[in-house]
Amino acid sequence: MQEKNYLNLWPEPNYSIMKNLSVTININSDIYLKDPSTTELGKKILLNSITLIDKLGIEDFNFKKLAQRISSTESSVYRYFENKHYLFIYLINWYWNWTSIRIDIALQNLQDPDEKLKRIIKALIENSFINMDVPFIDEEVLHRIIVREGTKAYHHKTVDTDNDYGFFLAYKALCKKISLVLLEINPRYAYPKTLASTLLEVCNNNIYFAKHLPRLTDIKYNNDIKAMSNEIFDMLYAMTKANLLYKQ
Amino acid sequence: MQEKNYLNLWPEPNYSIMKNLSVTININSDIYLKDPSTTELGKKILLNSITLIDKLGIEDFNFKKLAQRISSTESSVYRYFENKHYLFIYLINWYWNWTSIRIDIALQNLQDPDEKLKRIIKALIENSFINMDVPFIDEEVLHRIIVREGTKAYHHKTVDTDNDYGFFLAYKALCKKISLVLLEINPRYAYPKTLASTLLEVCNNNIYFAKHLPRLTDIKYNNDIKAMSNEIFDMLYAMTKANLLYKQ
DNA sequence: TTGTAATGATAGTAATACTACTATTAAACA
DNA sequence: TGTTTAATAGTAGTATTACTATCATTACAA
Repeated sequence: MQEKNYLNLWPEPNYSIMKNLSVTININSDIYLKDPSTTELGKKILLNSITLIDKLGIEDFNFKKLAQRISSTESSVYRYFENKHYLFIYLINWYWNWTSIRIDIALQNLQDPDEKLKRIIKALIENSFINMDVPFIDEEVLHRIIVREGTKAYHHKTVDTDNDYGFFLAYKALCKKISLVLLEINPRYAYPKTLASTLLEVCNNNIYFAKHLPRLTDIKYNNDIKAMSNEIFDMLYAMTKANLLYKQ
Repeated sequence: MQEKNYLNLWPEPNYSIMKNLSVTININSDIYLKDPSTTELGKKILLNSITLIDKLGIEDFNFKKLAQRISSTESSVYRYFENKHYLFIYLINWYWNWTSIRIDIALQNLQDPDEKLKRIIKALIENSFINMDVPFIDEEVLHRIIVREGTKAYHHKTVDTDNDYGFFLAYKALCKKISLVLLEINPRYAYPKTLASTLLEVCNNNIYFAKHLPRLTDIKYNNDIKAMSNEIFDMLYAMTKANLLYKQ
């Protein structure tokens, strides 16, 4: 049985870097018709689509219900996004961009690749680990959506055209960033990209499984998020190191 | 760089066991209204829903299009399945059940757990490795659907009620089966369930990524399925063994 | 011969996913 | 101050989806 190693792992990150931080999260302009982050209605659309998708799931979410909730009209919402798939893609991209920036902050002035890996994993699990308050996005609720339905962004028939439009650049960039840290730990590792994407997916999957399909994971669901995070951290860290350092 | 080890790995499995094999794949009767495997129309529904979902994706697939394709009517299709979600769940369950049975066959009379693991991975990657011709299911096309959209079966808002109905029992049973083999290799391994579910997901993900999102995987897409299978096999085997044998 | 299971045919409804066009307001600019 | 323009609201309408209901037809089984 592998021993727990999360205790005292986390020197508080240097929050001062982010005190007056106003990072703008840049979203591929092909995704929207009108930039929602620039207007009042646009921000209401983002904020309320998140809470409504969280409540209904994307299948049952639609622009009519959204418009009703924000006391606007369908046609107004359609001025921002061609349809709900594009809105969903926007939210996904926002999330992965945001995660990427949080990782950048968490890794600042760090040399030790192993410490970098630890902080990356921590950032993937916990929203509170380096947070930046963006007024028109509820990161915690968005995270729940990503965990539950994020992979649907690319698991469909039109993935190739979406990919041509650059809709997955944020995810791929994040994956690249992680894989470079993995290669710092072992430059001769054969599967850095697969391990990076696996890390991202296994992280979300096991959070989801712990709550909904517990027989698919060894993580025990716990209302105390902190305790569950520690468990998931240990698992992901062990998994990553095992792959990187394994000699046949 | 890890060396390739797939050469001469595969003693031909004992196909004689399956020569006159008539395995019936049992599907939870809560999934359908009328058992489609018992009637002509039912079999047409299964066969053609697979090819049509493959062609359109589940989003654009519907019962009207299916009915047209089989020269039947919507109302007739609705007599078998409450809606397309249930039909999809049926196909998913069929697939995981079928995979489970193929693994059972592949592991017959085997003692060596390492050899068992190899055959499991092989069975997950390749449909042709132990095939059983079921006349009303095109396993290869179904496999493509599972790779592309399989995880959508449980990534939605109503996962808990679906789970209560037992819609994921086949997947969980398969996961359990694999995790027991993993524990044979290392009885003290801490995360057998997570590793089993990860194996299943990473396998499908990397087949999918190789074709559609190559920057998320180290597997090179290859029209020669055999060559790609070998690459994926090596990767999954290395990944599994690394996790099972890693000492902190 | 009668009953019943399986399917087909037709019709209808509520919701979804849009598109189009017009009206109103408010700020910006000349 | 008057005029433009951007942003939004309001209304209406269409095609498709996702069903439900009812009745007719066939076919085989008791």
